[in-house]
Amino acid sequence: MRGEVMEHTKEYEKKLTISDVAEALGVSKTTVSRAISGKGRIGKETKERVLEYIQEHNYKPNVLAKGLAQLKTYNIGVMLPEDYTVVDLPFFQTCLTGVQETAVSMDYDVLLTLGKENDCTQLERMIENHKVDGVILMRTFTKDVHIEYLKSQEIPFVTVGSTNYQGVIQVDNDHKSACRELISILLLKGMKKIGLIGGIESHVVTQNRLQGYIEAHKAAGMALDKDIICVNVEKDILIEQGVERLLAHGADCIVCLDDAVCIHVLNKLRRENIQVPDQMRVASFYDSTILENNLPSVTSLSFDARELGNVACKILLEAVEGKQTDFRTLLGYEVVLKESTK
Amino acid sequence: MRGEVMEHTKEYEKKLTISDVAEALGVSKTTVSRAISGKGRIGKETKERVLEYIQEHNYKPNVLAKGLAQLKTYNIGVMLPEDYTVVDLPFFQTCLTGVQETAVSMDYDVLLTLGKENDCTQLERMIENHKVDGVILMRTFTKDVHIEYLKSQEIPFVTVGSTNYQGVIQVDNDHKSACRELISILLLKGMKKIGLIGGIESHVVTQNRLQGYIEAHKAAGMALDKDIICVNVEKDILIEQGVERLLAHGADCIVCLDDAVCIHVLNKLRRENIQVPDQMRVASFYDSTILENNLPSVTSLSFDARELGNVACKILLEAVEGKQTDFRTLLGYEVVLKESTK
DNA sequence: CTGAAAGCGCTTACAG
DNA sequence: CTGAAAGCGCTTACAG
Repeated sequence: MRGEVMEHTKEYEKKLTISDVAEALGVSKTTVSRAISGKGRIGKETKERVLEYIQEHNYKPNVLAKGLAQLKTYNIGVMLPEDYTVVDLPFFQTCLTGVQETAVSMDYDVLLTLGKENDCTQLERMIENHKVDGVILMRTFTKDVHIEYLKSQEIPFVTVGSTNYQGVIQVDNDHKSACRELISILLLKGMKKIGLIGGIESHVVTQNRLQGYIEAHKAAGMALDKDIICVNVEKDILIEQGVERLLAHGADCIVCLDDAVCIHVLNKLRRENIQVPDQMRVASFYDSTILENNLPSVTSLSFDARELGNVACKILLEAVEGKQTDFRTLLGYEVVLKESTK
Repeated sequence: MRGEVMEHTKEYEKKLTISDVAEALGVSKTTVSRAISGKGRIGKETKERVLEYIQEHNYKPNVLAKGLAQLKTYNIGVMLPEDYTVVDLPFFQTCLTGVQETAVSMDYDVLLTLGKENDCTQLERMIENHKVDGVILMRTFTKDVHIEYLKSQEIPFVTVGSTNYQGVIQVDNDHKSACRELISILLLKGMKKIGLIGGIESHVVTQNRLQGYIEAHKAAGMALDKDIICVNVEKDILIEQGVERLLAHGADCIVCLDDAVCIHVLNKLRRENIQVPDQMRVASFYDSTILENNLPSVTSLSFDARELGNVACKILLEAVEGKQTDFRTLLGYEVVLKESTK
């Protein structure tokens, strides 16, 4: 490390306060406050005079002080998984962008917090320090310490992704229907043994998808074959073994529960010299950029992560501001058929 | 969207305030405040009594109120590029984790803001709303509106990545040396025509790497061949054309300025049936997980993004708290030689 | 329609 | 060593 040394002199230009504005205009702080917030009765002309002045002198209320007076922070917390993988990362990032975007549009800011499946300390700290008015959980578990904590604290929060906990505001894509539809289409196309690979069992989303898979088979009058369902294959080697098992059991199509798994599956098939789609059909569950350039192009489900973030944030802010909200909001999806299932 | 409707009843359990604590103990708020902050003289016994009580009753000071009294927020802003690509994303994410980690350890929180190369509005809003005490810029440009704005506002800030602006606190890996070393090693291994591909010219980091490339050639007494340097190849098609150009000009090694580019390069070579490393050597600039599983494994530089975030945050907080800091901090790197350059 | 005053939960000179 | 009081910059009953 090399470096010159600097001394910080603290002489930021003084910011205007509401008192300055009131004094300059010869009115009370109350009046200025009302002009800005739009609450309470105020003369139209007075209001305009105030607004014009603050516009011109670029006065911005101190949100901290405002918050203290109202016992609010104008911040929401977003809890991002710390143990992301390269593949869900773009999803989280895009979703976060959506959250941030609508938060800002309602003059809130986003406080970031990281957490793992069983570690709630960061979230607790943020809540106990009174730093946020509400929280968005970007991922859920069947047993979820974060949800339990937030419920116990009676803090407004919404989950991105479904949960079975009662009374939790949740926003999700309709993964069950999406999976059901994808599988139904594949069955309709004549595939008889559709294998499933990937996913972590403790994630609620995995269970929803499995449910969709089951429903699709039921609707088509097809029996389930447990031998061609491989979950919890997190390691590369497990994925390989999973593929081998699917091959051994005569699967004619492999549906991957996420795109990272899909990449490994494609690699494995390539190494085994199995042609897609001629000798094996493949589909995946999220149209990430990683799969985008694959040859052949891969059939997948498509979700709008940004929209999901937008909606989650909007609903949270409604809850924070005491409005009624739906407990459960399900967003759509698209099945994008490509060459890999031709 | 379907949903039951919920009504939010606002009856959170009342939080303890400093007054409650003072009253319960029969001391003044001043005393309580001093016991907590450790500032000012206070009897040892009194202090212990207070600390014990707040521990037991789980009192947490309201950071907002504290902040207002001190005109601080105990938040730092982190400005993340909105136009990330799949490839730098893991870097930003890991770095962000580092920032967050040390922020929390010093009882600050991280406010997230998104920005694009020429759009400073979000940052301005955050500053004008008095929401943060300092800012970390996660990416820099040769002409950088964010840096210019922050300088003009005299807000403490540090950049992750180098900049040529004067008087800016910056933390970076030593990309120039890293590139110089990598290229020198490759030259030593006997490569004669090392092509460079990728990078965006307006990023400071690209210029530093180019500089390292040049220095390595100078040190080895090798002439530069501008025909085998391809920057600003953002589109897939441009990358392909770049590779073709490198091939046409007889390059015996391709160094990719980022891993996304590298993937395209590898794909292109595969399609052209050019074997790595036998017919062409390849190296890349960041050991991302994306390249991790490639066959053959790819030589690359390795940076500790988390450490970078840790250091950036630590320095920012020193600046925020009025301490002296170095203007420029350069962190190390590793050259990881693998099969692709055998 | 407008304002004086109290209050949000802290900190910090100042006085003792 | 301890405390009363003023202050941070807002909001909001309450009174007029």
